[in-house]
Amino acid sequence: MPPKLIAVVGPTASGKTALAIAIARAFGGEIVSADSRQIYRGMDIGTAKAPRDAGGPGAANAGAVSGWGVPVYYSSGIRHHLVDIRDPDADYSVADFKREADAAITDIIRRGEVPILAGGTGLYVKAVVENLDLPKIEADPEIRRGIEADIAARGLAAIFDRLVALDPEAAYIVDPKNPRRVVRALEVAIATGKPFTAQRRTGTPRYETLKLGIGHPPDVLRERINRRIDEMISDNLVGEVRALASRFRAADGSPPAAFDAIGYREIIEYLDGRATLPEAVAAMKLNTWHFAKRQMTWFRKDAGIRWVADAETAIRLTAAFLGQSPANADE
RNA sequence: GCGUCGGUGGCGGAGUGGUCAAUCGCAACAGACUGUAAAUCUGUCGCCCAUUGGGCUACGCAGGUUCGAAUCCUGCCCGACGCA
Repeated sequence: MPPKLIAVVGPTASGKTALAIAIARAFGGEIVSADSRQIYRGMDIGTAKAPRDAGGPGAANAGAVSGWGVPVYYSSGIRHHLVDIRDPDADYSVADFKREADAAITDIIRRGEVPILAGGTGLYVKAVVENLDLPKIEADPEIRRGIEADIAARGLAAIFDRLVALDPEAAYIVDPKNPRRVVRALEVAIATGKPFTAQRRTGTPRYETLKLGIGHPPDVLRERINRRIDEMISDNLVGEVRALASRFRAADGSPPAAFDAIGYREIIEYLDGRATLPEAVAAMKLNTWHFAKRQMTWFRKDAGIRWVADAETAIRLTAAFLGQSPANADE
């Protein structure tokens, strides 16, 4: 019988962190963040690491250190894994995430706690919950540069044809118009000498998972998003971005990939004088809304998600799933 | 008051006699997603039926020229700028 895992998903600003903390308190759990940007140290305000509805900024205590000298992230008294684990100039990928998340979950279970995977990065959640067997080849900058140069010279369609020649099945698996996907598929095919499509498989799930989704009516979600962004600004997101940008910009002035995140992009525009602050804030709100809709598209297709509107329902479902009644969570 | 330029689909903005329901961008709506995923990419987008396709109403308003007008002419209304 596989160990049990709780997953809390939903669009940004829906209240995932707060709900995950409530569940962690009620059942003795620890949170594994499935958020592609909260992994980065220093990107705190813009990624809402400690949102106000979960205790607010300052509730986080990133200073604690475990017995092995590894920094441990606590927020609202609950341990969070996979937060603050890289500097913003580090590369990171689903494969890294899956490996580290599985390790964290295993560790939590071994200590008798309930693992709660919480986050809005759909692919990350899927990788863990469905135990995706990702192609083993990591990004190869050399190969990638070559392919990208080819695309620039001969056009994406020609490069897609090249991919299909090596991997016929890719013709209907890989999006021919998405350069990033074509590059990766071709990269894998070239590096391994084997078709990309033969190397992406779904494994047997390692956990029995209860997937909880937080649903809000669109206008409510939009309001939550706008409010959160206003709070980010009053919490001095601009100062955070300014400090990070001066520290992590490459020699050519370009920001690292981690800054390709909502809030950081727009504030950098502002700091560079390409937008006013009100324009940057408006762009943040709109871009976050677009992002939330993309997340909804992702999660909607997952029929296994139990959508809940409030914490009580989530706690009740979790209790039934774990066969364990909740501790008195309202202290 | 005179003059100039301009009024195009939710917005911005092309088009300047036919191939225009009208390039494109934004917004909106839907979707994809296996090592960049807060990333990247796709589709729809006047109205009504339909599978290709067809019908209707449209480019400030009213009239006119023309086989045919968003595109030309006249008048009117509105806006910006210039001169008074």
